[in-house]
Amino acid sequence: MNNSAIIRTPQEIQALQDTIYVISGKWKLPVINAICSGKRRFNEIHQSVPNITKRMLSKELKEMEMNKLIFRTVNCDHTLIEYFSTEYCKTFTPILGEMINWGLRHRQMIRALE
Amino acid sequence: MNNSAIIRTPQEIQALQDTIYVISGKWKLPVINAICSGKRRFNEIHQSVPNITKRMLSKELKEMEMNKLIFRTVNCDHTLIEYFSTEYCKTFTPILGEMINWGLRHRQMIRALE
DNA sequence: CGGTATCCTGCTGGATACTG
DNA sequence: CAGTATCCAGCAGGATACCG
Repeated sequence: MNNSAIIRTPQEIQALQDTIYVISGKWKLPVINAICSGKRRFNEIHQSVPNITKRMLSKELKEMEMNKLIFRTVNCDHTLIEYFSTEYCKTFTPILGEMINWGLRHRQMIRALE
Repeated sequence: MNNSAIIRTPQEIQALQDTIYVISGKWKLPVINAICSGKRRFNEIHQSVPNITKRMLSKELKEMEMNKLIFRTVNCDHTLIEYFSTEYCKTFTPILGEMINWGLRHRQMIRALE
């Protein structure tokens, strides 16, 4: 049993939990994905994320706006509302990439043991 | 608005959600941390993770064992039970590192805007 | 010492109807 | 079109007592 322990400080644990918080829940990732793939309008996003309700979409969009992952625009006569991903949202992509890879390998690994 | 959209497949989204699932919940990270920092016995871990109940600790340990992040040993006369982190658990450290950094920067960023 | 069992609360998210 | 309001179910997690 080796002892190369990686000990995190409470602040680091907190940071980790913050990050998880920002992307957890059932819908955040699929919604970001929809916006990143070019969906801009509420109903467009609503249709492209299977099974999400308007209520949930509305909540997620607000939270993500608060966290600066997306922003919302309204035109002058208030007829066109659009959502865009921010540059800041892209700082997330390395983590997302690593998480995807880990998740893919993890699933294979668990499968292999059954 | 640039359009360098990063479009993920449903499988990738699923992988992402798997990864989040493995480390989410209130206690998994603190518990892993305790084990990685050398705590091995149930009550030792119980004491070193503030406020966790035995019930929750028990549940988390089982889940983490299922996910191969830790393993449990019992000696021959069943008097000594210990938990260890696996090598597999360490495949997680790059993601954890990135998530910590993102979380730290995110908190500063949100602060700066208030 | 290393857990279970039981009971309970609060929050996340679903269903559905309604609105400016 | 872009949401809100209301009500409700299920489950994560807490409190506490108990057990081999």
